[in-house]
This record gives sequence, C-alpha cells and structure tokens, in this order.
Amino acid sequence: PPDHGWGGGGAAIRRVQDPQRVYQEKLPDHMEDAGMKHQDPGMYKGSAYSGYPFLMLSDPYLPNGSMSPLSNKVPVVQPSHGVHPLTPLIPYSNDHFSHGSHSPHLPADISQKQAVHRPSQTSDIPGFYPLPPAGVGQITPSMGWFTHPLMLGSSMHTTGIPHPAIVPHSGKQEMEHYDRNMKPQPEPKREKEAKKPTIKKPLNAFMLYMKEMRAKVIAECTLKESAAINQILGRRWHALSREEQAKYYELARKERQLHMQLYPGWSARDNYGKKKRRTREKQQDSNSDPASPKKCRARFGLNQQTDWCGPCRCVSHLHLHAFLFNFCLSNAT
DNA sequence: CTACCTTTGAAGGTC
DNA sequence: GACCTTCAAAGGTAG
Repeated sequence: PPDHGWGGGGAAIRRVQDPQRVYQEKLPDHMEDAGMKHQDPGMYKGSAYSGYPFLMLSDPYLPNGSMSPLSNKVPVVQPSHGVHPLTPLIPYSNDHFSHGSHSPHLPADISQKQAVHRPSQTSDIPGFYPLPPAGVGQITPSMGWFTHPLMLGSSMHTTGIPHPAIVPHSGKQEMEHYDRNMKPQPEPKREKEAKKPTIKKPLNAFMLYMKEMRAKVIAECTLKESAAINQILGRRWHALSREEQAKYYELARKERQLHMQLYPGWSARDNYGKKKRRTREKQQDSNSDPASPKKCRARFGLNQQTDWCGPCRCVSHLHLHAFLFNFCLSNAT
C-alpha cells in the first residue's frame, strides 16, 4: 500500500543514492540474518516497545503478568532523554493489529478518561495508551516523574499521568539552575516554560521496530553504540517480509492517529530548532576531516579503492568499530 | 553539557 | 510532484 511507504518512496530512493549506504551495505550479512528469520510470529507479546510508558507495569498477555523475556534485558530506569523509567517495559500486543479500535483488556471508561481533554473525541480511538486497571497507584512518586512541576501544564491527563510523548522541557536543568541560584527565576519566565512541555513526534514504523529489537541486537553482537546498532537494525528492517513490516506500519499509523487526536493543534514543526545542529557545517568540511573514510582506510592499510566504509561522514570511532567488527567476524568463521 | 553518529519514515517547507 | 530538511530513539564518543 502506498501509505505504508512500500518501495521506500522518495526518501528511500534518495537513501540508495546516498554514499552512506555503501558503508551500511558492507556490514556482515549474517548479522542481519541472525535471529530475525526465526522470529516468533508472536513477537509483540514480549515486545519492549513503549510508546506510552506508564501504562502497563506487567504484560497482561503473559502468564502471571510476568515481564517479557526481552524486557528483563533492558534497564528499568532510564533517567536520560526525558523518557519515563518504565518505558522499556511496555509491551505491544498482537491485539493492536487484529483489533481495530480499542484495547480489549481495558475497561472502556478508562480509555475514555485518558482523553478527557481532547476537544474532538471520536469513538474510534485505538487503545494504545491504556491505563492499567490498578491505575497509577502502583508507581511510587519517589520516581520523581509524576510530580514534576513541568508536568502540570495542559498536557497532563486528568489521571495525573502525562502522555509519554510529552517531555518536560529540560526540567533537570531548570531545577539545577534553581538550586544554584538559591532564588527563583522571574515568575513569568518560569511559568511560560512550565506550560510548554515538548510533545514528541509519534514514532514511525522503523522507530517502533528499533525500539523493540535494539536490546536483542545488543545482546547478540555485544555492541552498544547506537550508530552501529542502528545500521544492523536498518538492514534487518529491509530483510523483514512485507507482512512483518506491515505490523509496524499499522502500529505507527495508529500511533499517528492517536497522537493527532490527543494533540490536534500539534505540528512536527513545533519541535524544529530545539536541537542545534552542526551537521551542515561538518558536511561541507568533510574533506578536511581527520576522520574521513580516506584517512580511515589509510590508517588501517586498506585499499583506497575499497569502499568498505564508503565516502560517508562517519567519525573515526565508528569506522574503527566497523573495521574491528568485520575483522572479528572474519576470524570467527 | 550537548551535538554527533546511524537508521527509516513522517511531515513540513520550498520551488 | 520532486526534493530537501528536521525530528523521532538510542548510547557511546567527542568537543
């Protein structure tokens, strides 16, 4: 289907032409083959995906509510990136694919309550942000998450639970600033910032896939660098059948749908410029980069005509990683 | 402390 | 419509 982006679309076509692809394509094939081909069709039952964290403390689809096999490999607490600590523990289930509208294991009234503030509530809201029957009471306030002052803006659910797409705007920094100065900032500025939490973009299909499979790839290859892991995940993504990918496209479609309903006025543009990017400058200066592929090849005595890493913009430690990675693999066989 | 690396996809913008 | 740019996640690395 065109709306799934089959065939890659314009962006994918451009990617193929992108020199970086050369580097990617040189990753060992058997890394991509490992695991995914034998993937349990019911993989989502143990998924570590967390679109919306606070929701399930245990997997209702597993016996005794036990955590998925995957989830115990990831840290329970993720203090960085403004992500809820329980994020990795939130599973998706196949029901999201087979049932069109709301989550079957949740009372309908709960699903409705979480969207009280929606201006235009429809009856076809997928149950992607369900609340556990036990509510938030099981989550201790000592986590410092539910009571964050920045969460008190319009994005706060009536349950007291913020939507996971909402990230407090550098709340840590603000608190540190507060402590250092031992006096509050001018009230208007603080209020203004407190009322503007960041609403993150909904995850696309590949992002959902990465979130689910990252821990598995890390466990398999012992790499931890996300840049390298993502290359592997990218190749695995392409190795998936359309059927398998369709699950994630459908999941992502529902994500976007609910995101739109939760934040009708939100635009991806709202988050533009919140990260300062230096990429543009680096690209222009790639020739003088001491970590250029050419110099990497020379460093490792590789043929300059061999495009194992390609004319990409990778920095040296990533080139080194890829080189050592290939080296180890070739020795192992 | 924060941008960068890397991946794909979605969305916004420009022409 | 084609094309470009930015941002979603992640964690090690570098400035």
